[in-house]
Amino acid sequence: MTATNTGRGPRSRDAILQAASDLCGELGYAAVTMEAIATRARVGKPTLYRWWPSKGAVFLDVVLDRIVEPAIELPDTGDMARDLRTWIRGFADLFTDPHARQLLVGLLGAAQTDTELATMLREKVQRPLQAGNRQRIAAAQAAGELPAMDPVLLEELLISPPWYRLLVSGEPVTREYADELVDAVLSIRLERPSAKQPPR
Amino acid sequence: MTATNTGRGPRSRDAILQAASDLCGELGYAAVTMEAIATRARVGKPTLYRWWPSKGAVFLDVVLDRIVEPAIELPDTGDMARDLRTWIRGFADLFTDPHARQLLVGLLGAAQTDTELATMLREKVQRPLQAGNRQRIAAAQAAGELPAMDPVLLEELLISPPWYRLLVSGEPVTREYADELVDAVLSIRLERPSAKQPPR
DNA sequence: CTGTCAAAACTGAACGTTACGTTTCGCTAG
DNA sequence: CTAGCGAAACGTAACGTTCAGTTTTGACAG
Repeated sequence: MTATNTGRGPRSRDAILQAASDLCGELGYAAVTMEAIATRARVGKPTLYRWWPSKGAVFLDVVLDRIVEPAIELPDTGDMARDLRTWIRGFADLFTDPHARQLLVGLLGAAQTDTELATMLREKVQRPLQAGNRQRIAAAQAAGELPAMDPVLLEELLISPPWYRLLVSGEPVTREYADELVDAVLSIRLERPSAKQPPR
Repeated sequence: MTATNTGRGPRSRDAILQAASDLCGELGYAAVTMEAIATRARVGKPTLYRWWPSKGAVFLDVVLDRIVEPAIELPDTGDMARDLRTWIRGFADLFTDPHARQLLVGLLGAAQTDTELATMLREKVQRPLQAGNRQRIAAAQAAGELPAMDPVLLEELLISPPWYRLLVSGEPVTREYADELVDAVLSIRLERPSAKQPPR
């Protein structure tokens, strides 16, 4: 709603995103201010606020431009198990890189207390990927390549442990961990598909 | 390091935590200020800063006192599968309650840009629970009640999807979802324990 | 193709506001 | 009489906005 830069961006969009990204690397997400971004990018503060409603919105675009687009799509080589492994390894790599980590953690943290930002994040990052992934998963399930279960849950079983480590436990997310995780999830054999039995 | 209130708390500790909790319910985490907490609790600001270094630290104690202690321990009835179901259902209930949700999301969000707070959170919440849980899980695995795999990963497979929904996707965490999740994880049958094959 | 000009967008500085975290003051309870 | 506390006041920092004055852009006349 508020200033989605759907039209064209500001003249020096790149300089601004670059400044924000650099400052985040130098000072950490929390210490970056809108003033500092404007100064570094040699841009007036009003220009900044004209196109982005908040610091978080700026960093959302930083992440979209430099992180998500190149690195987070589920590949498609025909071998689903392998694709999933590659995909989760991508997250591991991303969550291990200090700069990307700073950006993602700061952004997600901000989104926890900024509804506007959370919405934009889900619409621009989550949603676009989700739909395709679930379809792919469902297709692979139909072909017997993946455990027969709710595709949403299957996706979450793969993707949430890395996020949990990033945002909650702080444990490192290595490639070995990624592989171990994918192996475990691919080993699910539900006796009755979508079993639901109450605990008592 | 900075003012861990390890000694005894301030005289009106309860009034302060109550004020913080109430304000969070009324205004949302982000809108609560240290000033407001002090005023509401009829306490001087210096007193607040004497015992807690930041808003996040206050809310950490709120969560510890009113959320974690009562509600997050893995029960022990002898039936591990059932205990796990109860445990994850507990998280579902917690993440569904609007007040608890506000508190947890705000606190975790703040922890993403406050190292001090993140450390305290892990030491006071994560660590105490973790050790016991992993031991229980390992024992149950030895008894053949749970899939034979890294207990750390097994715990994460159960606990991270709810956290993911809370902090990343925003999807609701229902009891049905909790059950579905536990069923899926308990259905893991690793052909070769800890299989690792590179994707190419 | 080029010179001119109006409109749009930009920079930089300044402003009021808000919350921070600290300091000071005076009361009050022990 | 003194130690500790609540209340108020203070300096600092960043917010988000407003206001000039300047630069850039693109269209059109020559």
